Order: sequence, then C-alpha cells, then structure tokens
Amino acid sequence: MERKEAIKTEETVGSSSFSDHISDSCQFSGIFDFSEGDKSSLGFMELLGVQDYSPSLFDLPHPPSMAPSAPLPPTAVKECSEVLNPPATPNSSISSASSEAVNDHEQTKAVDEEEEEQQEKTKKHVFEVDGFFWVWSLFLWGFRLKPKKTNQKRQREPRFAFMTKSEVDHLEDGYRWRKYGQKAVKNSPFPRSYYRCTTSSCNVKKRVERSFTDPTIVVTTYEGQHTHPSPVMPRQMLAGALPDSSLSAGRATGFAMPMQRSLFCHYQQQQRQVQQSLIHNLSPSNFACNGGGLTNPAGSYLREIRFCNPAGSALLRDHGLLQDVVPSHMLKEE
DNA sequence: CGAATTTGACCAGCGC
DNA sequence: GCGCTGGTCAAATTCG
Repeated sequence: MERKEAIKTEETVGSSSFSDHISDSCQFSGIFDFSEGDKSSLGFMELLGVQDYSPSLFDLPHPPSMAPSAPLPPTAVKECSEVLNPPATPNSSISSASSEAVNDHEQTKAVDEEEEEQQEKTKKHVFEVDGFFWVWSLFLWGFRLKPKKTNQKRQREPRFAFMTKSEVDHLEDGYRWRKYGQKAVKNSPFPRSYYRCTTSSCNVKKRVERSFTDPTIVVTTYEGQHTHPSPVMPRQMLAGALPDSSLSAGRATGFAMPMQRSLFCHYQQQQRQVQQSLIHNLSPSNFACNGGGLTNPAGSYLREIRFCNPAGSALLRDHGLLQDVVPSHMLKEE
C-alpha cells in the first residue's frame, strides 16, 4: 500500500524522469524511506560524478546532461539546500542549509496544507562530500498517515532503507539481532524477516527481504536508532579502517550506518564471494541505477539496476566504498 | 540448557 | 462491517 502511494507521488513530482535522465552519469543511488510521526516520506539519493555543480542541474523536468569527472581530493563537507525551480542567479543559490531548512519549515506552517505538501515535495538538497555532489531528493509519499482524531496512532521511528546486492539475506552490520517474525510478501516468492536488536534497552528493528524483480538484491529497512555502540565491532577497528567522515557520521547521529558497517564486516570476515560482489556492485563507478523508481506495478522497490563494466578501483580505494552512504548532515536533517 | 529461530495466531490499520 | 495486509507475539522447535 505504501509503495503504491510512493509510485503515485513520484510520478506527481516528476522525479522519475529526472532519475532516468541522469542514470548514465549517476554513480550510486539508493532509496531511503523515512517515516516519522504522522508523516512518511521516501527519497532517493544519488552520487553525481560532477565537480562543477550548478543548481540548474537539478531543475526538473529538463535537467542538463552531466559529464562525470575525476574525483576531487577530500574537502570540507559543504551542505547546500535549494528548492526546485532555482533562483534567477543559479550559482549564488547554494547557501548554508540547516537554518534554511528550519526556516522553510516554519514558513510552510503558514500556508494551507496543500501548499505545504507541495513545498515539501519539491525540496531538494545538494551536499558536497569529498568532492562528490550528493543530491538528496525528498518527497512525500503522497499521503500522510491519517492522523487519528484522537491522536492515538502509534508513532513510528524514522526508517532507513537500502539495497544491497548480496547472496546473504541477513547482512552482518555490527549489531546483534533476534529474529521475531517472518511473513510472506504479497506478489513475491521471498519472505520478509523481522529482526529486533538484542540489546535490552534498544528497540531498533529491521526488516530484510529480497527484491523479487532482482533476487540478488536484498532490501534492508532499519527503524529506530541504536542507543548503544556496536557490540561486534570495536571502535578502534572502525577508526582504523574508515575515513573520518564516516566515523563522524555514525557518531554524530547514532544511526546504524548499515551499509557502511556491513561492507566493513564483510572485509573483516573474509567472506570473499560476498565481499567481491558488494565491492563490485557498490563501487561508485560500477553502480548505475535508474533512480529511486518505484514504477513496478507490483510494488517493487526496484525498477531497473544496471551494473556497468568495472573501472573504478581508484575510486574504491580513495573513498572506501562510499562508506558515507548517507552523509551525516542528511541524517541530522531529518 | 539457554539462546535463537520458526511459525501459526492475533491485532491494528486501511480500503471497499 | 468485512476482508486483506503488515506487523508482532509467543509457544514450539532447533541449535550450539
């Protein structure tokens, strides 16, 4: 049901064509599902191999073509925010974002609900991380979980979904999980498994299921935030293996950073087959995705994923498999 | 024997 | 109101 709504919204917003258009130069993308309170949202994030960012680049529905360029040396992280339909002076529209986001939110309170939804739908964020520009597109799922008149609806934790190409269903992510349920998924031969963090004070949950459009893809959805450090992965190991930006992201947010951790754990466990699969397919220059498409009428998360010829070992080395799948500021923003 | 998993039952939300 | 579906519970079973 939720996914069906997502499809509707995406078509409304027009991001589908945007995704298609940039797919050739997109180096990585993922779908992220956030739910909080009575509001749900779905977005996709794309890493663009572009150095010369121009806000008009993201002007829907006619984005210009983008040519990938070599990665830049690590730079200070910048965070940018803009609204679609960029201002008249494109290159000056990039500005510090956090406060703007807050201000935007405040302003939208003043308008009626439809206008507010429209504004939220079209809000986009652009981040620069280590010389890469990340486009964070966030749009509502097209519905607000009907707020109960009595406001008795149970609050849902923020959720984070990502896809991993793996032969292993339950990817090691540094935390210990206890399986508490399994359900058949409608229109899919693959069941969905439900896990809870085994730490007593921590109520983080995750769902794991395979995409039935591509059985090699595992869709993992995390809900909530861990209230404790990873019991499996010593911090020192992490500190030695991952760039500062990755660590700071995890520390600053308390978020699980699931893909980052799972990739790292695969290293540690010498699960070579899975590791190579992950490295190959998640390496920025190998991973091309036709966006956060949800156009499959049966409701799959995935539309089409293409894997290009391997060519990016340098990227892999320099950027550590894009450990910052979600840059820290994105997580801070929600 | 304790921990983890399995699996059918149950419940809540939603659409018709 | 009813049926469908997603999510959770908990007893039974399996595993180490």
